[in-house]
This record gives sequence, C-alpha cells and structure tokens, in this order.
Amino acid sequence: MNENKTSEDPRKSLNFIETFVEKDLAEGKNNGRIQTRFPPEPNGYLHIGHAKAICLDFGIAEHYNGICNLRFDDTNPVKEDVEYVDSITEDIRWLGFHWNEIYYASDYFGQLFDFAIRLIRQGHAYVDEQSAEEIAQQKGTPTQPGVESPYRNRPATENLDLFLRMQAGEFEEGSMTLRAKIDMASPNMHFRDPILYRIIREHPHHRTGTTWKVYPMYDFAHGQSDYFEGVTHSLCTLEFEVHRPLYDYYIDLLKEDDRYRPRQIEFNRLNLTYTVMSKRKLLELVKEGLVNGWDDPRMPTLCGYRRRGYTPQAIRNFVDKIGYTKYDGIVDVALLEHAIREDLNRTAPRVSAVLDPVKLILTNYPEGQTESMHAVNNPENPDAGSHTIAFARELYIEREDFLEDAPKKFFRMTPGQEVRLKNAYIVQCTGCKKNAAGEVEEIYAEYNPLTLSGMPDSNRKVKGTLHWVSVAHSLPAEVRLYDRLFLVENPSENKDGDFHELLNPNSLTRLTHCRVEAELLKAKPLDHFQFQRIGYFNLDPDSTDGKLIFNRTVSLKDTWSKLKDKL
RNA sequence: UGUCUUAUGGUGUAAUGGUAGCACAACAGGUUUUGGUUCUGUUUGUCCAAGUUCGAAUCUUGGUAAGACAACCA
Repeated sequence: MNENKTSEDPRKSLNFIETFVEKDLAEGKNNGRIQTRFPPEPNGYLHIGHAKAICLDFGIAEHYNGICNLRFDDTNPVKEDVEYVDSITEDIRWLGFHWNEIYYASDYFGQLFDFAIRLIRQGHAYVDEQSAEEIAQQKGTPTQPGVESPYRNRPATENLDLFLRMQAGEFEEGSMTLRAKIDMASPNMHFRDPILYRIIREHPHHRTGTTWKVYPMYDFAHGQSDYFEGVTHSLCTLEFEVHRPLYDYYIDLLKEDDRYRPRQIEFNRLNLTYTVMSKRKLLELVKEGLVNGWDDPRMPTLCGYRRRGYTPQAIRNFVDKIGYTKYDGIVDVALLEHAIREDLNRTAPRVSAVLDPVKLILTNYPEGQTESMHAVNNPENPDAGSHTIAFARELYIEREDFLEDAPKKFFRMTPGQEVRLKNAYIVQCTGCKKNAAGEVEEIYAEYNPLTLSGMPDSNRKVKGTLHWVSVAHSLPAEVRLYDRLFLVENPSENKDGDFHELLNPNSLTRLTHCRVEAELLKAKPLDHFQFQRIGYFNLDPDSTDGKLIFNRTVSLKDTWSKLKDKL
C-alpha cells in the first residue's frame, strides 16, 4: 500500500502543502528536487505575516533537503529602495533562516525582454497605445466580457518595432504598453489581454539605474523567475489563486521541454486580531511620523517585535502553532502572546523592579545595616544561577501592593497582615503616613529576623509575596509599556478605512518611572528580564548611559486586576 | 449574472471512509517565597439538506455563507 513516509516526525501531521510536495516527490517530478524561494518586494519592512511565509519557504526546503533562495521581486522601481533590501535580509537572518542565494527579479530583465520579443514574433503580444483609463474600460467586469483593443491585430513587425523603441526611450510614460493577446472574453479577468510591460522613465531602478525604460509586470516576471532559478514549488498567499492559470500559461510558452516546471501553491495569509498588517498603512504610519520608525516597538514589523522584546524562537513557535490551510481566518493575538510568554518564561532571568514606588520603612531594622539577599535567576532553570540583592531598612514597594482598607481577598500589604518580601523576610504592616491630599507617603512594618530562607520560621505560610528594591541600592529607570497599538474591531470591515480610526487611544505608550535592582546595570541591550509579577522586559537599544529604558514585551496574566473587579 | 477558492468548539488547526483530537482562550480547583509558572478538571464543534455506504467531518448532488479577481502594484 503506502510506502515509506518521508516525514521525519510521525507525530506531527503534514500540512496540505507538505502533502503536495510528498506526492510530487513520490511521482518523481523534477527529478526529486525541491526548491523554494522567498520573494519579497523591497518596498517596506517585513512584518509578522511575512514570518509565516518565511517559515514555510525555508522550512519546506530544509525538511526535504532542498534549497530556498531569497529573491527580491524588484520590478517596480517607483516603490522600491535598497533600504528595504537591507532590512529584509537582516530580519530573515534574525529569524534564523539561511538562504542559498540572493537573486533579484531585475537579474532577469534581459531574459524577460527576450521572451517578450519571442511572444511578439509568435503573435502572442502586441503594443497598445491606449490610455490606462481606456484599457480599464475595455476590460469589462467579472460578469461581462471585455472589448478588444483597436491595436490588437497590428502586424508583428510593427509591434516589434514599437516595443524596441519603447525600450529605447522614444515614448512617454503611460503612452503605450505591451499586452498579451489572449482572450478579452475570458471568465478569468487576468486573461483579458494582461499588460506585460509598461514604460517607467522617471524613476531609476535601485539596481539597474536607467538601463531599462520598460519594466515587466508581476505576472510576467514571477513565474518566469521561478523557472529561470529552478524553483519547484512556488508558495504564495491565497490572493494569487486567480493568477495561477496565467502563471501556468506563461510557463507553457516559456519552457523548452517537459522535464521540469515550477508549481504555484497558495496558502492562507496571516491575519491577527487587533493588528494592522497592511504594508500601505504601515508605510503611512512611518511617513506621517505617528510612530518613530519601522522598528517602533508598537509596529507589527519583525524589527518592531524584536525591539519590543520578542525572540525569533517565539515567533517561529507561533507560526508552527497556526499552521497553513486554505481557509482565510483570523488568528487571536493571544496565541502570539502565549508563544512569547512561553519562551521568555523558560529563559528570562527574574529581577526586581518597582514601577510605581512607595516607600516602605522597616521600623525595627537597624539603621545603616544592609544584607545581601540570595535570589535565583530563573526558577524554571536551576542552571541559570543566582544573584544577590541588597536589602535595607528603607525599601520601595509597588503602590498598588498596599491598601489601608483592604478587602478580604487582598493578600498584600495592609495594616496587621503579614506578607513575605520576596527572597527576604516576612514583615507585618503597622501603619502608614499620608500627606495632606490623603495620599500614602510612607508605609511602616516590622520584620521578623527569624523568617529568612533557611531559618526556623521561614517555612510559615504567608498568603502574599511582594517584590521590592532597596531605596539606596536601586536605580531609577524608565519603562515604556506597550500594549497592542492597532485595534480594529473587524479588519474586513475596515479594509479601506482610514487607519487613524484604528488607533486605540487606550493602548498608546505610557512612560513610567521605576526603581530597579542595581544589578541590572550589567545588562546588555535586548537581554530579557521578567520583572516579578509585572511582565517581561528588555533593555531598549536606545538607552544611553545612566538612563535605563525598558520595553515591556507582553504582560503577565494580569490576575490581580481581574480579581479586583470581583472583590 | 461570471471564474477561482473555502466552510470542524469563542479562535487557530488535526482526523484523507472507521472512537471528532490538539493548542490558545474561558471557567473551577491543587501546588507555589512572583496572584507568575506548573498540574488536574470543566464548558463549547463537523454550515444546511438529500444521496452513496455496514459506517460520512471526509465521497456525490443541490443549497447557504464567506473570501479573492475588473492597478501601466506585488
């Protein structure tokens, strides 16, 4: 019956693309060779949606001992730039993938031009002198056939002459195009004499400069590029489904024999709740200065997530979880947040920071005395080691960790109640001092010297455990709390809406001042920390000497704020 | 009144004619020197209808719903 499975991991079921690939392999197509490509247009920065495509393109190649190339689809000089080429390569490296070669569609401009000439000679293409509007009008609608262009049947020699003169720069932009001669009545709109080449003279190409005056359209470049490179499986998103017949049409005209042909397979694009993924809108945000750049931690770009504290592993784990299908759904962003929490929980050192400090004075602790408290770096990983934290009479604790008049289920500091200071003593609150406005200024407590770790009294159960830092030994820092920036109730409804409406006023950046362990000074940018009970943070690369700035990656599950509502 | 594609708990996915499973989310409880983590448990699903079959999420037909396609963008 079924022969051996090529899959290495029998526990994991194949997605439908892997099933196709294995079938092709079993049928001996393309000599058993597997080759993919990741083909971004260098017109913007990579975002989380691209990560899904990257994981697939590189993942398939890796899994089946094939190769994956990076190819820049740079056929429209008007939109493209080397800045984007550089950021894209950097982001792919950051995700941990390795391409076999870097190619550019512009490498094939010569071959594509020759192919176009061949099509003209064979009567498959003609030069149209109509305006864009006229061509659009004649295209018809999905339910009504189009009208043939008056230039459709001119002789091949004339077409050839005109096309060569287009490239020679004799004609203005927009004055003429080269069109395929297929079928203006085709039920597939893409077959109604699609445009092959247009004139672009005003924008030099970022690689070929002003060499070319005519540039191929996507449909006339992509499949052919795949063919030139030897791509066997051309994976792209669902919206290209309707293009596939045209993809195959050009390949049929191009290929010399039947030994090899690339195959286009479409999968579902990533949609994330509360997240704007449109390149156009992201570009607008950057250009209008509504964010600080493509790597602003609020952006859903890979560099934005990186700066916000996401790890490449977390993003790859997330992509594994969501899978590849042909169903166009929308993934809950909670799944992405779970992926980063899961990864960081395993790896992030625990340190202390107090975001909204209020002073706690231990009235029975000797003035001027300090102790070194022992703290494990990561309870999930004994190998992570430990560090010491300075303890003293005056500490900072979180303002929200104290309530003078507390409800029953409040397990933190309140007069008369015992709490554990993390890694230190059990203390009992005795009272507080308030200012004229009624705000708590200082909290007082007495410590029990016998309750330190290892001491006889230390195993006593105490409901609450508070994090703290020593006033004298801690450092001031700034923390940027980022929540999801872009909110859209229903992306499909807002598709053409103005993105300004998508901004959620409740989720904008908040700058907070806090006190952190002095130990943190040793930190390097993009090291991650878990602040006790507050969240995961990383040092911002922008932080300058003497000023520590942290970005919050994603909050811990905010259990207390939920409890508070119930009390 | 077109062509292509899709439909499995709240969300994302498995099951390829043979016990509808997993993850996230939600809820409840145990452990815990982070109200974190972890462990256990609970709730919720095959778009509809007919057919084929001993047996259908899966195959067939017909509905319904959703998405993509009418850029000199990719």
